Amino acid sequence: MTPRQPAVALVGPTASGKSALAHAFALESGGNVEILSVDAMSVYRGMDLGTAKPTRGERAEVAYHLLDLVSPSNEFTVAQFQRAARDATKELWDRGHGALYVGGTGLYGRAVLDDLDIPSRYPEIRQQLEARAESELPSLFEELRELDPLAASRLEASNARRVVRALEVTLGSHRTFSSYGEGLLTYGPVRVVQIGLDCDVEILNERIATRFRRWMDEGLLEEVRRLASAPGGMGRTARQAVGYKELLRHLEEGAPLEKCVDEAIAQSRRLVRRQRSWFRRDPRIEWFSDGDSATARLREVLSSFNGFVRE
RNA sequence: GGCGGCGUGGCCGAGCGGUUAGGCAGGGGCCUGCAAAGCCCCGUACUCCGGUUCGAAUCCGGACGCCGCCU
Repeated sequence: MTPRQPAVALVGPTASGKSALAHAFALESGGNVEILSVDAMSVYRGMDLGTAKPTRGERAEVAYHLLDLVSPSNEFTVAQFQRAARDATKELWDRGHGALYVGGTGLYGRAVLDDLDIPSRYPEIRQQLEARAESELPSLFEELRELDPLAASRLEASNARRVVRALEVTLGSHRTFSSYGEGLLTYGPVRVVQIGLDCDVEILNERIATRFRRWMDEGLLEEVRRLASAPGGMGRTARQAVGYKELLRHLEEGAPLEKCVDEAIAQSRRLVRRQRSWFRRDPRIEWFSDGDSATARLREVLSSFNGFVRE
């Protein structure tokens, strides 16, 4: 997807204020700009409060995409997200509208913005590899090093998931895993301008804590209970979501609620750290710490598309 | 006032003569089909002052500070 069409991305850690900014901007565009969420957990239907999804009211004001794609009982992956994002983008461009990607899931963002060539899946091979990974990870890594030294050099031998995947693809596709792309450490030319929004850690931590307590007041626990007891329950991926994971521990294992709430807040802080370290290394991101200048830059980028937005 | 106990890095917490305990928090890094996931790396701290000793966080004395109990 090489955008000769209006597109811009807004990235940054959770609670940095990207969503509110994006919503205000889209609203101001009078429907010209539509929002595409780049968030691994907002794709699950019913996971609303804890993923800070736009409300019904907000969704009536601005067109949102890539939310509520599947049931939480399903598993969802980058490749599916990439397809959905391509389709949604094309569809909105066809209508002459601009795409504003907003979210904090780094890998999902890169899959779409850099148009990564994501190798397919080979479940039979994978199953065997996973079984072996438990006891003989070192020899799996050795195997990878022989078959695809480049991929091996990009991974840490102790990372079972990544080693298994690289081997799965190499064995299954008869092509080295590394042949699918340069890896995530290299960055190509800017296809879509990425605007980063961040703020002071202390402020972020404070916001995370108050936001989570507010969600609890608004019924997050009920939401989790409902999802967990729904037909299919919550799948492997959905139940990893920060907040959901901790509340499930309370509901299913009887862990003290207050402890789970604290833990969820602490986990959010760790999430912020990882998000930062992910985004920080992409040299193409233009960072802003205040909403107004970020908005000004958004406007500027989109107006470069033949006066797509008027100043 | 007396008696007893304790005083370890941001927090928790082992060690009781000679290795960096460890956990949490925090920081840095890696990762193309679980990514809000997964993986790796990073801490010389023992309240203070004397003493014993080749060597003390560890033993002795004192000071200070906590916590108990007693009068």
